[in-house]
Amino acid sequence: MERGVLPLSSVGAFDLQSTVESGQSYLWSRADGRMYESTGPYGGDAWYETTARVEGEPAVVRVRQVGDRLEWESSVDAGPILRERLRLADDLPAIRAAAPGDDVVESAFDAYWGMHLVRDPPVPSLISFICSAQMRVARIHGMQEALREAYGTPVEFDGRTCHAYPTADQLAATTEDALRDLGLGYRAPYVLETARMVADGDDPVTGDLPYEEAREALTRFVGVGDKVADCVLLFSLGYLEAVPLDTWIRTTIEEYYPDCDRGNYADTSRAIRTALGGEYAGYAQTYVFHYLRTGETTE
DNA sequence: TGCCAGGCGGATT
DNA sequence: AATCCGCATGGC
Repeated sequence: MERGVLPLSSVGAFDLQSTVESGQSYLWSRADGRMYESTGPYGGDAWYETTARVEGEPAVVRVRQVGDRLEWESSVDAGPILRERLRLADDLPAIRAAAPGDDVVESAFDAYWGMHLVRDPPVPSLISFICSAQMRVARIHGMQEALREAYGTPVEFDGRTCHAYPTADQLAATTEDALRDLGLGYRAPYVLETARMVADGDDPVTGDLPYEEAREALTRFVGVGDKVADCVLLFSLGYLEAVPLDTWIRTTIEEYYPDCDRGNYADTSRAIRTALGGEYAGYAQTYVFHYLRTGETTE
């Protein structure tokens, strides 16, 4: 077991709970089992766990926030993994400065200041957001736990057995019925077919494609439309301008940005992206999503 | 109960 | 290109 500390003094504001419990990533779990049960800044120094692959070998990474530092435990050096996965290098003040000063955006930044975007590994991100269609956040998370336990490589850590997120090869070897038995419903064939595509060598990483071309390209995977593609671009592939148009943000557009509703995904996307400041529009969107979904009245 | 959830694929027009 | 429809499942 290795242990380490990442001081957050150079990172600035950081809020681990909001970052991993805001519905961006479904690849983390709370060690105390209380995922999504409470909201608000600085989640009581709870431990969170995920798995990462280092040169193909899965490892458990455990982390908690205590004030202005992150403490981690892992079988590998988790520092670089956490810096990447939690986007610790992001400059939140600069990102906020690029956003509009609208009330809803300002309130969202104030409510969850310190929330970072995540950078999930591409294939788990792709699979988990295929599962997200017409599904609540907690259940999407539950599905990923089920997939890990059913198909993921067992990893011994701290006296118990964890399971890595399954690879495309592992998922491609199952059946639609087995996935339905895990509760995936009509998403089961989508997950299976996309896993087969990836296992056969079709790589979801879009390289240096421009944003709109990258979004179009990702929709070649079964179960991936414009919205899921935007989630993968934003939460895994580093396209911070991507604004996933889900039911929540469509409601927000109706209420706060009615001029941005252009009747179709591509044009509405372009308009709301501009309204949210362009380059970092997805950051603002993620704050607004989390704020409206969980925090508007209870914060 | 009926409605909804970070929608998508396929058919029709 | 736009619209309509069917699709699993659990929580409220």
